[in-house]
Amino acid sequence: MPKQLPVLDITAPICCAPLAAGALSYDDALAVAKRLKAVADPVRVQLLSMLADAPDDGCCTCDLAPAVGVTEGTASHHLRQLLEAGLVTKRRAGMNVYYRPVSEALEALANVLLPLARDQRG
Amino acid sequence: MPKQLPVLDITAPICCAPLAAGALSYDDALAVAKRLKAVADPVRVQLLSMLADAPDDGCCTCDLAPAVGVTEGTASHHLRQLLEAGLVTKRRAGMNVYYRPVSEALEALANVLLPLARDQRG
DNA sequence: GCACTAGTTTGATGAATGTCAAGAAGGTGG
DNA sequence: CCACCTTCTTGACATTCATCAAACTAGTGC
Repeated sequence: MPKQLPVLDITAPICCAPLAAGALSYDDALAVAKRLKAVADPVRVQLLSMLADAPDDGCCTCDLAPAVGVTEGTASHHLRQLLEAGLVTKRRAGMNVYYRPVSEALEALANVLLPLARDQRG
Repeated sequence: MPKQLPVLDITAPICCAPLAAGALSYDDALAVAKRLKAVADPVRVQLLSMLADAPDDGCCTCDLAPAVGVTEGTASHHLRQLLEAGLVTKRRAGMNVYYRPVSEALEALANVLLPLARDQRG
């Protein structure tokens, strides 16, 4: 990553970027890539899959960590990546911290990928 | 990446993996993550966005490289990542090599992401 | 065969990142 | 305040990876 990836607030909603509408600017591409990178890890995919199937109040770190086979420190690290990408939210309840997925963000990410399939062209 | 990511044939169609249907195995998560990682780079997002908007016969490296602001060697490297992930195809025509996106694979990737949004739960 | 163009591969380099262990911080309950 | 539990942060380490320059391969046309 020589190009020294700039710090970027990717917590903002994925709105915009008419992806397949011609060439994409580097900045727009960077915003998309940053979010995709947040999901592009096997542990984080597992975490998201568990959260998707979790009770409404979410899952705490102490349940997630052993379920995906990493230490709690590592799980915390991955959950932070997801948090900073706006893909999950955290909520403290007593000693536990519960994480929940952000449906809109995940949907938006999927919808960013869809127009890249160019079947619906003339 | 201490866990020494195993080599994986991710050219096979993304079929399967009932993503949000409970916890995901590490292997399934790995397959998904590998593909997402192939897209999770700003240059590759730009390349895909250009290919999505390209004529039916695709784009050659010599057009793509300057358009995304990298050398041809670097562009070739990124295109290979996309190729090995099954997200594009290549075709030689004379001196040029034309790349085209694989709609089904990109759609499938989006559809893998979608069920992670857990809004449609009881 | 030779010059030229297009693409790929290789080697080197610097940056990002996943992992764990260990310690620190935040909360609970005696 | 103290023991305990949960979570987060830090430091160290190894791996992955994006990038370029330069060499190499492939195809065209003279």
